Amino acid sequence: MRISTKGRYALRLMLDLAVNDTGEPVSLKDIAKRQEISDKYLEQIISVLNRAKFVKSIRGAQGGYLLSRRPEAYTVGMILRLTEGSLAPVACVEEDSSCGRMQGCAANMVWRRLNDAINGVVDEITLADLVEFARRDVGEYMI
Amino acid sequence: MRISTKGRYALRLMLDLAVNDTGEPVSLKDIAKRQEISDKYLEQIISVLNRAKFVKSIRGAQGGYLLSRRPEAYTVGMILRLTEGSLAPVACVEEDSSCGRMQGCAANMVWRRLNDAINGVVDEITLADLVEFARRDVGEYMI
DNA sequence: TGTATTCATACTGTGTCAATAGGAATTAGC
DNA sequence: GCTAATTCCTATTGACACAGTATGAATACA
Repeated sequence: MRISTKGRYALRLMLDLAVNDTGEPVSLKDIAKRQEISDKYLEQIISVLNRAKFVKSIRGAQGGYLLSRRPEAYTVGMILRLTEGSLAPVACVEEDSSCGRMQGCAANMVWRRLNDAINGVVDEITLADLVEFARRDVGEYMI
Repeated sequence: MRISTKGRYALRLMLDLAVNDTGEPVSLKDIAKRQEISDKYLEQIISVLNRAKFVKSIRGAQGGYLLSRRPEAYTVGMILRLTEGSLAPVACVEEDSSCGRMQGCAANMVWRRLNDAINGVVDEITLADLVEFARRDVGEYMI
């Protein structure tokens, strides 16, 4: 029941971009250094964010990445679902599921409530909330 | 971010024992048949529940298993944590964790809230709740 | 032109998941 | 006591995902 490094790193990456936004592109190497994450691995992760247009990229020397929208426009849920896939605790509470036992499954109640609780958290927190939290309670340079 | 079959089956197994409790031991073969789960796999799962004294076993012919406490005494969280291990979405929100970045990690706030939300659900629902739900809303014979 | 950067793809070692397999130990019923 | 039904114990397996690493091509600033 773990969020994988892919989702966690994606969130830190997006947060790093939000915090270090000066209008100039931020290179992946810088992010990797700040976040202490393998830059080669980050490359794969940001390529997902890039294809989904969560970030925009600028190629060549002095290139890098920028958020393509304002931080308020990203929820944690959007970022995690994109990189992790579904956050549903079991397959049978996903939209397009069809479990034969569903009608008669009391355990299903647990999974639905768990699913709602998880979504309730990740869909309520935006990147802007995290930026504010980082600035106020944590200090600008630690993410 | 999935609950594995081990935890899911364990919950269904315990619920089956609760619903089919007549005072007589229930054989694993019967549970496996009702739940449509491999009996050999269920064996491994129930051995965990047995070692933790969540169930008591009666060996030999006509043997089987019984809940060792009343259904109200088991929360879903107890059962899942025993079989799944920790339910924490990331290692750094576990009791005995020591992440160097913790002090300065805004993302950590997400994981803590997620952790609280998950625990809030699984620690509030007991086996007795599920039995009642099954009897009332689902029908006695479907679990 | 050289250097810094993104982009694309392939590869790999490790571990977990979800069982399956085989047999030993125990006990009720005949 | 014998047989059948059951729990108990341990090993093995195939598939897959995770968490990277590696290599090189394409692009663009200076």
